[in-house]
Amino acid sequence: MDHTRAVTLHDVAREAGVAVSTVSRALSNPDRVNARTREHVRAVAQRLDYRPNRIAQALPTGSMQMLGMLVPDITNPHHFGLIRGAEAQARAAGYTLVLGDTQGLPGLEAGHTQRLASTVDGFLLVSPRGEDDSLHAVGTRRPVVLYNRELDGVRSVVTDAADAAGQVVDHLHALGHRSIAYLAGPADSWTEHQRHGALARRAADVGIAVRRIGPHSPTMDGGTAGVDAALATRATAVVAFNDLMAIGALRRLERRGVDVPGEVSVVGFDDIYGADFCHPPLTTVAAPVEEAGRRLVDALLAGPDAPFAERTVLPTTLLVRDSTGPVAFG
Amino acid sequence: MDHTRAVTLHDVAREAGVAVSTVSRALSNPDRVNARTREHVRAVAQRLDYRPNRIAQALPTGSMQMLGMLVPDITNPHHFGLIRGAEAQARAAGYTLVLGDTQGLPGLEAGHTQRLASTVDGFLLVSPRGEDDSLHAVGTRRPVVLYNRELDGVRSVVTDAADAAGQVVDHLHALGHRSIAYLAGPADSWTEHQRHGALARRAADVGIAVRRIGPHSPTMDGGTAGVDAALATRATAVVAFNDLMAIGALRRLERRGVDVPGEVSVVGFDDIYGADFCHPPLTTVAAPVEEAGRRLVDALLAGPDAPFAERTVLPTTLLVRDSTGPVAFG
DNA sequence: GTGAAAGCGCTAACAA
DNA sequence: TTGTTAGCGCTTTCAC
Repeated sequence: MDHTRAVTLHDVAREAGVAVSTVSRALSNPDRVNARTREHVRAVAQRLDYRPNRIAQALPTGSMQMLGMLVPDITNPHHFGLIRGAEAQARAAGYTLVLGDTQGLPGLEAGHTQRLASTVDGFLLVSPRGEDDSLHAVGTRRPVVLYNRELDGVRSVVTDAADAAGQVVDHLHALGHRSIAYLAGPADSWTEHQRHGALARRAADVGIAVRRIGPHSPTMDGGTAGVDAALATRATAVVAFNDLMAIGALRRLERRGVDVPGEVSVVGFDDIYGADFCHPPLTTVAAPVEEAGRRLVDALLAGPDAPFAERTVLPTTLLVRDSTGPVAFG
Repeated sequence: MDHTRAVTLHDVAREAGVAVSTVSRALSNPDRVNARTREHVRAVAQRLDYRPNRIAQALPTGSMQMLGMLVPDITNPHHFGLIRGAEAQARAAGYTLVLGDTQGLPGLEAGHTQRLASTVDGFLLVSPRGEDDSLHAVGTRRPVVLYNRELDGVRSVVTDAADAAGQVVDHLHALGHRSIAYLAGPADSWTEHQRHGALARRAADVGIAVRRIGPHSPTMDGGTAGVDAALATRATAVVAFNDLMAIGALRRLERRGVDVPGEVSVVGFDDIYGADFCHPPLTTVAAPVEEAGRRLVDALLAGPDAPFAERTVLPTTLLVRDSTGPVAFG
């Protein structure tokens, strides 16, 4: 495998007997060059198997045609749809998506943005944990859009947390539940505050007591760790910050021999892969994540002056499966 | 958000009263410059909040310090560990991982490699579906390593398919099974051939009949689609190409009211996220995927002349869970 | 130890 | 319509 020197614009120009600028134009501004020369140049380029050097292209233009997408946890299935949607939309627009895993750490998040700032044309920040200031700072270097986080002066796409929490509370209320244990996610998560806040408000409205357990890591382990305390509150329903935690809780309950939904109901958020085949299948709130991914890219590529809503709120849908049922008479 | 002009090396040089080359050295070849000037330059750079332009750095050096990782399906949990491991190792070596989803399509795979060839320093190709020739072609442009595919002259890391299949057959044989239905994955997948071939050979050795069903897509839907035909063969055990298919099969069987493992046993490959909490928990073969990811990066970064095994074979482990049991008397 | 200058491969004014 | 040329921001010889 000898990685032979690549064919450059100069090679093509020499071979075709024209100037480099003509080759450049023939290839990227087809209409600004005579049809005959254009075809000739293209034929030569083809014959020589010329491929533009993207780095060299990027230096004058200042754009590598890349978008940086930073997610807190690339192994959280919730982000699949988001990534898929964003990747598809980005590619359709001629951009390559560079993915970064921040592990939910503001430090890593900042590290990524710093390293990528001069490389990518913009950032898609998924549930970023950084301080408002540091997000604003990123915004001064490159365009930024946020997913599930809102910040003045920065475009964002969020799923309707208030409505989602409302649907969950109403569903549980209708089943007779009057006490909920909430398995909290990371304390520095904007979504965590939204979900918990909305849940607590709606619960108060309908006369349901909410006990907050946590915070815990937004993973299966986090759910496993928190559910025992949830049970100890004698709540009849457990609402988890996300599906990963809910599934972790479900597993723990099964091992402890607690019947779901006979003894306790469990609800999650996100409708991730696995929520439909865990045991029992999980009642959860789904959001149109692929569309969210696409919208993020649209918002980023729209340009600062384009008329574009600073905030996009996407609707959510409660999916009732087998992990919730009527409250047992105690 | 006005994306103000970035501070360049020239700005620092002017401000520090030295030449740009001195600044460049002070920052990247610290020992080739006087300690006093070095500190002075660094202080100025710091004060001006100078950040090197990676694109400009890359043009002379020819390296963006990026690695391209192409996976057939970014939503297949099997790839998580691989990605995690590779990302960690790459970052440790100062590289950024660029992820691409090929959707298992040779065309998209080729598209990605072409577009990225001049940007990345090398490729990690996960279960690539392209022809041998096109993979070799990529190899002439950039260093390449393969995961779960072997090719002469190209470094690869593979999980031990023959051993994995052997363990599965032995396990089923010990439980009394004498007929297996194999739910095949994509026909153009190297791993598919390895797994099926090894399964068939070992089965023949111990007197088990294998019927091949498929090919099907390596997804839950693929498993769902194939399992009815598998059942029709009256086999007592179903072995799927991967866990995704096995879980899809499990769901279909549950809906049809077929008892697992009472009436039929089910086995998968990979031990993906979800294999432990599906219903019933899936017996499967696990491989050290994070390590595989790390080794891929090591192999890629080792350089063409470094003494490095062309092929690395990683061991696998059978995880017996509840989806397999003794054969029922018919 | 430091500076001047020649690229890296391409784009885009500007001239012709 | 085409060619000439000056960068883009940095690295890296080569002199001094």
